[in-house]
Amino acid sequence: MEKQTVTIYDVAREAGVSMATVSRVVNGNPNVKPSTRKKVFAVIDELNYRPNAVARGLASKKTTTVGVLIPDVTNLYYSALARGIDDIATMYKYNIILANSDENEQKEVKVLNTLLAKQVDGVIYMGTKITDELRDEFERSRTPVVLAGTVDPQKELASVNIDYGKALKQSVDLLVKNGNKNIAFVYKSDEENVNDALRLAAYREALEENGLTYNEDYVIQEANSYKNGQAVYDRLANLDATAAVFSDDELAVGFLNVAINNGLKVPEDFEIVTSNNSKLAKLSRPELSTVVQPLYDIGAVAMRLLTKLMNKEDDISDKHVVLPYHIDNKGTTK
Amino acid sequence: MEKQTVTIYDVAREAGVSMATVSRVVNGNPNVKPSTRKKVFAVIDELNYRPNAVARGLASKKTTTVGVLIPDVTNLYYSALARGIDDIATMYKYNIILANSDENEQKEVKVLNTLLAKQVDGVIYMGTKITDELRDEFERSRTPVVLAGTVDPQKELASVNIDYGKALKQSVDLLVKNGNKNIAFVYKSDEENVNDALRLAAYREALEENGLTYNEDYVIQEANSYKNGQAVYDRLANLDATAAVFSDDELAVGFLNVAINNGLKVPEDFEIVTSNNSKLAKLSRPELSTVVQPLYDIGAVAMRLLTKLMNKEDDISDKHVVLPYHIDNKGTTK
DNA sequence: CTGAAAGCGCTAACAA
DNA sequence: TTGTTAGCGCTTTCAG
Repeated sequence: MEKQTVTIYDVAREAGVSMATVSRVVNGNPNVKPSTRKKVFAVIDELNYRPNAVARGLASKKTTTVGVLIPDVTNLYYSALARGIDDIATMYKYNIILANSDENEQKEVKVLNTLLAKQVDGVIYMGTKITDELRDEFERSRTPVVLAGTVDPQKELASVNIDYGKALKQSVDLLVKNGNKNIAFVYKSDEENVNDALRLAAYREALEENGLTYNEDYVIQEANSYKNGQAVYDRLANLDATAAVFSDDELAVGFLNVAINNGLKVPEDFEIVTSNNSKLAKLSRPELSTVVQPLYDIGAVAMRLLTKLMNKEDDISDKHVVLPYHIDNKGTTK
Repeated sequence: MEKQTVTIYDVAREAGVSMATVSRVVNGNPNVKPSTRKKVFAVIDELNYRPNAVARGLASKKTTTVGVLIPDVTNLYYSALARGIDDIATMYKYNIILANSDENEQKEVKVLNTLLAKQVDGVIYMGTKITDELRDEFERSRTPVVLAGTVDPQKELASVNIDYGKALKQSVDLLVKNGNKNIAFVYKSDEENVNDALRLAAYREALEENGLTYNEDYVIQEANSYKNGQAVYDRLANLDATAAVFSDDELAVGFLNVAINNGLKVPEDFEIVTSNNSKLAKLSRPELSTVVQPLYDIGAVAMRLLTKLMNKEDDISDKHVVLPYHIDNKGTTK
């Protein structure tokens, strides 16, 4: 025999009250006489009643779930954000539908559409670039959106970030202060990455402010994979660079390991600053000097901001949150 | 003006057909005349109609979403599984609600209940131990469940794993073959971890089969954190151990780094084998010798198995999948 | 091949 | 404080 699902109606009948009253009890509505509330709870317990969130969602037009677009959960940068998002979501009684997008535009649009079809109350986007198509979808659906760890150049969408450009500039400044003249900038080969575009611009600016000339040979793009450390090393070995700033920790560790294998002394012969302070930065030997981003907080604040948007709170001071960071001078800088 | 949502009814009216027909078209039911199908699609396009999955879920009692319980997304072991899960889920048109449990029993039960309230079609559980309370919930809800990377000692619940005990035994065998007599076993301090219990038993057995005596001083429990590498080192330094098997990569890297800082030569003076082959194993220097688990596949196969269960397919050959593994003799073994 | 109609389980006015 | 009654938007028999 198929197990019969217990509905609000069963509880009402059994408790001798109306559905509405049961609904009130379940939803914590104070307008219920304590004695009937007690009785209802007893029946709920007895029947093992569990409210059907789908039915509730249809009736109330709220699902208490938010969609989260993430490039890749196995990426330590994004998983740290995701953790912050989920914790705050849980705190506010939301669940998250997590979907990997691989930074693929087609996939992002497709996933967003199924999230919207599922009537999520809000969306958190992590990625490299908001395409126009995505932006259009965001606008058409009246669903609140917050970007986490992702900059919107058009300043339209709510977002939580650090000042990536400024952080990179300071990284370069540090390397210049340490006496380096030839400083490379290494980033993922994804040309559409807005954060990296900001970093690249800042890199150039920082060089010029320090009286150094920008040379595009020193700008290196590689696929974001540990393996590519070798490729980066080969490129750098042909230059007379003495330092490099990496936008990606995994790439930085990959390079570091290869460099050391090749007898390069870090930081004596070569200095490195990386940008994300993911777990990897701590695990490498020597420990990577890095921009310390508040990764968990970026996610957490983004989710908090989203709750405000979903609640239509109007005291939202700023939709473009910029969190603080600092540079940690560890083992790969003098 | 609040944007009006377009419903199936609007499409029906506009296309001059009934809701039922629109529903058939949307769901790919073949019993629709091509010409009317075409017309309906045209209207859908024109009106920008998007089926409401919540309503659909209520009517059909299927949500095409599965719940995923994960201890912590930022843990590379679990995030690798999660990635496999999501990819296969996407392939079969499911979405995943991901919830971090921190291996906390209370939280697991609570989360499971909200997942069930949301009418997920299935659940994937990752964790350290199925408590009785959790098992009861699984049974009462008639929702299919698959354990990923988690052993059910009672062999009731469907699961996907490797043979953790056998892998550990082989690790010990390798270390013995390399001449080590005093081999430690280091694992997370969580006493409830079933996988580690299997490993511990196998550790003991392996020693005995190799004619070595088991000594509990060589069994070390530490919280699973990179920082604890120092604590592990201090404990091991007081023993005359020449090798250790770690159940956790992060702990292994932590120890390795501390050991090297203290002038220990690895693998000459001390050999290490770790168990998960997470990204970390590749990034450490020297590279960790490790049991190579097919992490992504464990997740992927678990999700595939779950789809079969949700479909009530009865040709499920085995609910307890055991995937192959091998040991990779890298830089921390001779 | 198509339509009518009865729910799915719950919320939210509106009355009382 | 409680009950009545419409829906929410869709699927799914059952007829035809």
